[in-house]
Amino acid sequence: MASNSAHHVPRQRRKEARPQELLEAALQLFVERGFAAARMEEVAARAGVSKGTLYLYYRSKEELLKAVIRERLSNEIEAGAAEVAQHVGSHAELLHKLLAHWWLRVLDSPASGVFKLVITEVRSFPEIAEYYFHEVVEPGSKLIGGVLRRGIASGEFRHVDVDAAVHSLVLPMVMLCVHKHSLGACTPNATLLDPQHFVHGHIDLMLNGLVAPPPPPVPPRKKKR
Amino acid sequence: MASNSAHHVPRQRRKEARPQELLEAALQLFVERGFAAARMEEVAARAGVSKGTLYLYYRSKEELLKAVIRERLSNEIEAGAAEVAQHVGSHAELLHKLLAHWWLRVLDSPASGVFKLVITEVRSFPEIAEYYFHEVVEPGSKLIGGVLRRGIASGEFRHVDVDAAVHSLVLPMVMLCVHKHSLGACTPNATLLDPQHFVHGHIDLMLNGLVAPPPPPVPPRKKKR
Amino acid sequence: MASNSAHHVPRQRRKEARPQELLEAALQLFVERGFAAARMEEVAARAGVSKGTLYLYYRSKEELLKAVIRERLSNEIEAGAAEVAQHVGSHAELLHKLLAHWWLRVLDSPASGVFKLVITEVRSFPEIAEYYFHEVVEPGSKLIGGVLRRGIASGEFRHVDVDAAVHSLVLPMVMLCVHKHSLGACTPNATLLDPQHFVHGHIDLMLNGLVAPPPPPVPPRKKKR
Amino acid sequence: MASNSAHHVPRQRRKEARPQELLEAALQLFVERGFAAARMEEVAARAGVSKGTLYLYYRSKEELLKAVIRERLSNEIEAGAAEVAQHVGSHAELLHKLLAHWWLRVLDSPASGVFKLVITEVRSFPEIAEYYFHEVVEPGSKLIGGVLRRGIASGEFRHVDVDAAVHSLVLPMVMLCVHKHSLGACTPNATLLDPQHFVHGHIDLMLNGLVAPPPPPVPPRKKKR
DNA sequence: AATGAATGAGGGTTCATTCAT
DNA sequence: AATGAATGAACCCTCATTCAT
Repeated sequence: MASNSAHHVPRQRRKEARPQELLEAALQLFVERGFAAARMEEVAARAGVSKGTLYLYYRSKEELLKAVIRERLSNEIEAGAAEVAQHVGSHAELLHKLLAHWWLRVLDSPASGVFKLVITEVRSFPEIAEYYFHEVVEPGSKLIGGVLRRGIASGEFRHVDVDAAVHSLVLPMVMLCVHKHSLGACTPNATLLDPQHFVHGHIDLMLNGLVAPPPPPVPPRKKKR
Repeated sequence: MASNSAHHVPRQRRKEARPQELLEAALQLFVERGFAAARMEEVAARAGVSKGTLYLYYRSKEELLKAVIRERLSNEIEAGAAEVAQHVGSHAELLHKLLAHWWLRVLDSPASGVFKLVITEVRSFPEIAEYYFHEVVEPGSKLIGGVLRRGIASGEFRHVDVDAAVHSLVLPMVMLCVHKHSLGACTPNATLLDPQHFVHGHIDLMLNGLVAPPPPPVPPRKKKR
Repeated sequence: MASNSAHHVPRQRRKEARPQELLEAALQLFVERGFAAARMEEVAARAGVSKGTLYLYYRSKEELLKAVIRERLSNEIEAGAAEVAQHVGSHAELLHKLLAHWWLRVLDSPASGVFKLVITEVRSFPEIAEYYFHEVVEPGSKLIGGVLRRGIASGEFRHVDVDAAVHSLVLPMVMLCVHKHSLGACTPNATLLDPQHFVHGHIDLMLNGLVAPPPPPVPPRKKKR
Repeated sequence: MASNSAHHVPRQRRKEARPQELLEAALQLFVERGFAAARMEEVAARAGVSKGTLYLYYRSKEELLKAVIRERLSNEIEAGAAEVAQHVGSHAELLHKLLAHWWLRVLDSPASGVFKLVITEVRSFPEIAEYYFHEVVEPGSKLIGGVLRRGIASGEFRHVDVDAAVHSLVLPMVMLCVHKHSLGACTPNATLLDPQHFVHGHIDLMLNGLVAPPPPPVPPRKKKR
């Protein structure tokens, strides 16, 4: 009755860092529970603030969702484009770099969750569909597609179907991100093989294919790998 | 209030078919809106029954979810195993068959939605994780992995990393299913290229790789990596 | 813990009588506390139902408010018009009847609260303003104004300003209704004199003010403005 | 978010004027939206100060309400009493003066809003009821009642029921104030006739009703205005 | 004195679930 | 078996109030 004045957490911090912490907490929770099932109060708690504070920064749960997605994706996308721009070396090396650098970094970062989040929630929020398509899917496809096309033109790659190849390359990476936050987060044995390991196998396969080369005609002894 | 009359089943169906219709409606809605955001009343409406009737067949929303998943997956899995058992021909042909037959059929059927549903909801329902892992992931991996291993043993395939290759082959197919029910259902231009088309490109790439074969030289020169 | 199954109020009644009971309860509470301060849960409790039930009949608090107002007023208005239509007798008697019958009945009924409610809430709900003006103010003014005009034409009343006289007649009655539910409901000594008593004094005063002086007998001399 | 810049007080006002400005803003808003629906933050904004500042002057929203009412009423009441005290002339002229001077001035001033405010909020705040009754209703009634009684005693007025007549005189004026801030503020055509105009009609009607007929003399025919 | 970020209780609304018919 | 009215816990959001600066 007269006792609840003792444990007041002393009103904290300043305004600058808040949005980042809130977005961080929201991303975590939205990915874990799904947007609809996540409770604003828990987002707040996880960010160490009270429910009301959340609404000081984002007008509604939906606005928070959009902010979470936008914020995380825009950064990563720029980084990817930069990686391509700065590259010197063969096109095969560039593909390797994109998958093994950029995607593995994304996979390790909270941004990986955004892929699951977008996939999970787009149908309820058309704006997100539009944003994601224009800011992520299209630029990303052009980036990888361009590398492939130039590789084909230079004779480094076969005359494969570029659009299909882009997806063969990229979809598993997206799926890895999604998996990490769904099945992969549930049961330890459900862990797909080590991502690092997979990515290298994937690149190898993509670059060289499954089919064994025809046995070198004359005598040669050596075999590969 | 509710929605389009397309879902209204006008006449009384045979009692036996009820559960199927309920599961059908539930799958649709769970995939469209997400489990948490889907309303039991709308499931019922879409199946042409009243809210109370739903509870005559399923004790709770969660039970309905589990039934939806179980029911759809068990069928497809058996079909896949059968396809492998009956196969005669090269291992490359078998892979082709699995991807182009089985997966494309799944993609066209409501079962494709189950993949999205599982990915979306596992974290909230550990039982689903367990079920899905033991009944789908493991058998599926073994199936494809077995084909690859036998192809390698017979000299038809290179000595690739089998686990990685399984994922390179299969993850894009899963992703295709997921995409169909997320971004792909939102904006028409967001349609990934035609699945049929992609699958063939994907198989081609997987079997043969990107890298151009060395120009058939005069003195046979060894290849690669 | 294991004990809360005993006191379940057995799910009550049918659908027909509900709306009336809900409107009754809502009117009471809205008038007592004001719309904003009234809690839906208390409206429900006062009607003997649960909070959720309220929303089975009215989509929102605001809809409930509008229904309350509309429902109560439309009845009374028709009754008033009927009273005028059926009247036989002098215009003075008709005015007397309207004030002493119709208004005193309104004052005794829950409809009196609606006047306070409208006055209190119109500014927040423009639709109510429109409804009230067109359905109550305008017809009411026409009704009384018509009586006055006919009385003037027949020589029963002086040539007063009709619009002003309508308000002199009616505004105190409205104010009586309002008062009953504000100051009058607070402190017993704040009771304006007995309404019955007041109305007769008011009519006396008004009629003496209205009634044309008997035509000056002998040398008929015209008087007056 | 907030609103029209018209309310922004650009420069720092003299500290002494603060309370007045706060009360002014609070009155406006309480009358417009109702006490419960008015937000402290908007009161502050309209007064050109921050939310916290409000609490430097008034301990709570309720205190602010009481201050608003008290402050506005006490002034006007003294003015009314003074008007009576200084009067010379007939009792009819005094009544005319009270209605056409004092009430019309109140109607034009922000004090008119206080009547609506009191009516709207008394039931939630019994203290206001008490204050209003003792400081406004009672003295006001005595004032007007006294005039009437003296007029009757002097033979200027008929032997009407004094209490009833007080209300016939005054209630429409109160209602005019209330109306100005409810329906009258909503739709322009809802404007009761021009107050100036009405008041004169009202006085005419009341005085004709009040004034004693000339003693039926032997020959003289004339009637009084 | 003044500010405005932070708090958290409170209330409108939704919806899974129950149960009388 | 089927219905749909009724329930009430849960959750989003608002806003009076506080307090560190």
